Amino acid sequence: MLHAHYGPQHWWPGNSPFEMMVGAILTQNTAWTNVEYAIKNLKTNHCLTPQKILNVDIADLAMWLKPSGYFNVKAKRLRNFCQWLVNAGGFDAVSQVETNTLRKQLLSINGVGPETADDILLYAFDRPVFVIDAYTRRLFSRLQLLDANEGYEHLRHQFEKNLGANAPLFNEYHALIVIHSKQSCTKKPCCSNCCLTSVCPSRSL
DNA sequence: TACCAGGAGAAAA
DNA sequence: TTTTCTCATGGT
Repeated sequence: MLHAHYGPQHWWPGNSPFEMMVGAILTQNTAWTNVEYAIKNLKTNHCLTPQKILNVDIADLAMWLKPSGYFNVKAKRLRNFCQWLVNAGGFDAVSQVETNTLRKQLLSINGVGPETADDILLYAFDRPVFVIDAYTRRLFSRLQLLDANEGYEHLRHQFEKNLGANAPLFNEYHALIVIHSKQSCTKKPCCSNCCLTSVCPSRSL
């Protein structure tokens, strides 16, 4: 239904796998529009590579990340991630690592939690891992298809079990949830159970 | 002016 | 082990 309404999204917003990974870290608890300003600053300062992020002064890095909020925290997290990527041999080497092993490695990085790790796995490494974010919880909770308080891993396994291991499908599915939620966020629920979608009997898109 | 937005880690209970 | 607190900017 969402695909028919919005069309294919071909996500994630980013021109390279590394830019996608940087975006996944910077978007933590932050609106994407603010992340775009920070990524633009990195590009303007020719700093959108792991090596340059590791070599630049941390104060400068934090200053460039300022628009994305939590800039001091995110500067450290981005550095931690880049250090891991370089130590692991770079993107091509990491691409060869089996999905579950790679997920564990990502989760071992200070500053990379389940959602950020799964964003990176799905969108940068094209792995069949479903991303459970605030939009997913909100939408499916309103549809009464899940309990928003359920643990991250439980929800992820539920989606993966029901959809099958299909990275392109997960990519499109999550992108549509996000694009729909962003467009719906300006709408007020029509009732206490409103899901803000056309499946809600009281609403039409 | 107040609230919200694609988390995660540390500290406290 | 679980809950609470902290990090922070830009848009509405």
